[in-house]
Amino acid sequence: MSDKKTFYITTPIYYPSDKLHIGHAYTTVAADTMARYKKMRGYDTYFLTGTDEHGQKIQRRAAEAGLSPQAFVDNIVCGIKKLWDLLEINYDDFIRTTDERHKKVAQKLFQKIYDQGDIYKAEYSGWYCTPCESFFTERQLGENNTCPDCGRPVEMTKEESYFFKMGKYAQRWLAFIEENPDFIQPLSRRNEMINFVKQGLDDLCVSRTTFDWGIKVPFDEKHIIYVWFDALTNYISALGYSTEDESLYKKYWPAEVHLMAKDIIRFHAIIWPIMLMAADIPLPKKVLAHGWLMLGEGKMSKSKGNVVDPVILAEKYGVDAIRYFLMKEMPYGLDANYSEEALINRINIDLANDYGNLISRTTAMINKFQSDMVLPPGPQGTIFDEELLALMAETPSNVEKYLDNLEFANALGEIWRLVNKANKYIDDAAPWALNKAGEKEKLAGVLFNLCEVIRQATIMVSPFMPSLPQKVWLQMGLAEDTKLHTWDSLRNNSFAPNTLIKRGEPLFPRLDISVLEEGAEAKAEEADTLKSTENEPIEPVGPEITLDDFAKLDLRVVKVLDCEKVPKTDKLLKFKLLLGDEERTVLSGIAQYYKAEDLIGKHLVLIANLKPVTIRGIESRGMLLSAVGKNGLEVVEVPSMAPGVKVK
RNA sequence: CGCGGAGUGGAGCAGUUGGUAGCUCGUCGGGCUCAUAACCCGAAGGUCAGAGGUUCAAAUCCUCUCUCCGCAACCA
Repeated sequence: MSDKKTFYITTPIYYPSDKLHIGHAYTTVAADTMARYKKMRGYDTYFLTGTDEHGQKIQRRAAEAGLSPQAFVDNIVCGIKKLWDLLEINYDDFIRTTDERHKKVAQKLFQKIYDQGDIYKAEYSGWYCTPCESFFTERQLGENNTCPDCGRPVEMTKEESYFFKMGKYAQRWLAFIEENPDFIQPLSRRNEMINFVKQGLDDLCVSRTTFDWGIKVPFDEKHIIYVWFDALTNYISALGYSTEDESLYKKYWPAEVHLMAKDIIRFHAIIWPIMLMAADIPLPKKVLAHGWLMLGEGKMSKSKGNVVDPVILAEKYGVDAIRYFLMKEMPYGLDANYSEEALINRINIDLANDYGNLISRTTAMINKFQSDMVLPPGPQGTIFDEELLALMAETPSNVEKYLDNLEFANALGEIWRLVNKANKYIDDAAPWALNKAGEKEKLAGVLFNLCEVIRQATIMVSPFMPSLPQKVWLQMGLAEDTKLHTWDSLRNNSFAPNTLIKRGEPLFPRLDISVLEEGAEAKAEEADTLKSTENEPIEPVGPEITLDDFAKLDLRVVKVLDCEKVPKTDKLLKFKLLLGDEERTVLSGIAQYYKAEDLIGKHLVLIANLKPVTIRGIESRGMLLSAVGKNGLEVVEVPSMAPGVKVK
């Protein structure tokens, strides 16, 4: 076995029910950049990505599309791989949870934890939301038995399930986090996770029987392994853990870092480590949650119609530019603001004006003053050399420091400090003046130094923009000289004198921002029409009931006498209602849709004979009817009917 | 008092062993001509959310208040 330093990095495995958007691309580009960098540093790296293909949602989507689940996911996975190819994602392995190799390992891990007593069987009944793949207790549900997360109807499910004894490991987890303060990054997420666990961990339901598109529990084939248990296992199944050939596992595990967006940090920071503890497997060294790309007001999401398609962007602006933008714009651990204008600005300012133009003006001068030949520097330089060379000497270490810590934007900032310094150096040293004055040796020295800066900056930027270096080497006449392309050469080599350069087209042409403005209006209109015409999916009509069933409901017109928000809650409004001559207190979770004072005086419909419940210490006697859609909620109003009148 | 994060010139952000408030973009003025109307220099612009306190000295430490965000809770 080699004694090379290893580096194992992962992205989450993506859920192929929808097209991937630029946010997914961010995670994957970040992992790819890191893997490329570590490879250049001499690490034996392994970069894993993949897809999470099981679950009821996929099964239903497939059915709607008239395909088998496998055919359905095959199709989408094909598109995802194309996207990664387009973005020059150089993964070492692409794991699919439908791969046989994965299924076996997931089952073995499940079995192992079961055998040693941390998975047990118990009766479970609860409300289940299919799209969210989550169970909820009755008191968690929205009105009309809807999912608290997505607002869609939930289904009552009663089943025997297997449970994972997470609670048992809470203390051990806390101790581990205490001893490994850098395990969860950034700090704010770490605090959040600690807080969550300190409130107590429930055992986790890790099997399902309501559908069959998943991995069977090995010792009880009626049950399917919970998708998150299944999915998290990918990080070791891809390495062949517990199989005949464990060489990859032995070599690369534990992973250096699991990368992900902040919304799934809990699974990676809590559930996954505890699964590993239970199975007596070493824990990964770090989990890093990055922020979201925010679009205007909110997170990108399909229902908002503001998804940004990475394929379109890559075709329009080029892969290198997109990758650069993503890595530069996202601050460590925080959200970034995406706009096409910001993208164009980054391209024009950083890539075209600073970096591209530096190469352009340098090659132009070599072309003009030295007939395309990079001459060796003379014995005497200019008084401006020292500062430039000093910065050049310290930049690689700074870049390494940031990259080792996954601070991509800061690493790029360091490289650009050098690029900008070189632009200033040109103005200071004024090679055209040296040329006029016949100071040939000084001129050669200045141009040589510039070439070296370009060479170094290009090497350091190459993990971010993989197809850029070749173009630069060609222009700088270094295409063949591969030993000058390596990270080590930043310290051990320098530009080869007497090289013939080949000035070419600008690497990053400036973009005209007015083009965007024209297009933007049309796009905005398009988005508007899309939104208004987009029909909400119609929920299927429920099972038949008899008139007697309906008669059990006593619906009444009520008048709102008073309404106020329940303090310290987001959703809860407290109503004082007039029903005939009776007054009632009723709670409703609609504060996000209505202002309390706007509802006073309205005539609404109440389910009057619903069993009272106490929420937040207030007894609520009845439930107000409202129409619940994906994009809103409206109470049912009967403005001219008197309070107390029956509704049938 | 549920937990945590954040509030810094027009925008986006740095800035904790307390010691003259910084960067990028934008704006205005100037310079250069090698270059992709690019590049370089200079200027304007901030009572560092607000109030109080500790200190010779606070964006930085303490207390309180306000606002925003995330997590949790809440959703008959």
